[in-house]
Amino acid sequence: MKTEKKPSEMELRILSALWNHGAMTVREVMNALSDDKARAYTTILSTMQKMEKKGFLSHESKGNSHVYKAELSQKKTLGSLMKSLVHHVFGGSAASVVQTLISSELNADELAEIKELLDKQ
Amino acid sequence: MKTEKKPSEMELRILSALWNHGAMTVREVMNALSDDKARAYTTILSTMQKMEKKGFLSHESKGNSHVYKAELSQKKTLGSLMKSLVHHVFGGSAASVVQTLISSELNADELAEIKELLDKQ
DNA sequence: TAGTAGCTACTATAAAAATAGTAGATGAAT
DNA sequence: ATTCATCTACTATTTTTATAGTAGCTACTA
Repeated sequence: MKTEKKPSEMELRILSALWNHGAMTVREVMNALSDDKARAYTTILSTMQKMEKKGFLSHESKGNSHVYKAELSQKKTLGSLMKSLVHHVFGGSAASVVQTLISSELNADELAEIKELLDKQ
Repeated sequence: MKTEKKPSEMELRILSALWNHGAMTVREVMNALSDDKARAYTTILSTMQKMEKKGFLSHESKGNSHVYKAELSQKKTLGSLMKSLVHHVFGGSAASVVQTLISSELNADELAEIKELLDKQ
């Protein structure tokens, strides 16, 4: 069994972009990133190359560029992220994560959407 | 305005312990941490001393030991943590955070608790 | 065909995070 | 009073993260 290293913040962002848009080139990922700050193209490139070494990504060539895709499952990865967060940071209470979301993050639509989610359970 | 640095993973765990238990000594924090792995006493000590330099913690003496308390607001800190997570990792959707919680984390009681939370909104 | 734009590979470097040893102070206990 | 446990201060060290430059390839373009 592999050691199941967990992605860093930037790595998560990149994975997230790939999960949401599907396979992309480095340039596309760079543009897809919610840009809180400017980063050099080679910064993203290096990061993604390291991620590939860790097995987080894989690529195939298309023309002279590489198209990367995520090798980690979104569900599993975000699942363990949340699990760790709940346990180590939110005192074991998933409800308090939701509470935090409610008080810092939600508009009426989102609230309704979440209620629906829960009713389906 | 201060630069509002964000706590690292370990720092969040320590803050979380202090928020939940109130002010504690280094030893107490060390014992309070959900121990996924063993860490030397001085590891926690150094981390907390650095946190104090950053303004995350403060202490006062009690006997010959220091009692630390969190200087960051739990609500604000966890609020921005979740906000950043939602935006950068969950594609802007708080609902998908909840979805992830539901599918990876929740038992019936928690589910009920969350429903109640939402109904109160 | 010479130039340019865009891409990867390779190599650095700086900064932050995580970890922990050692020395020296203090107070309790024999 | 000497020993022992415990604490902080100070100092490293290692690892990881984030960042980006440079060189060299390829393909289009004037």
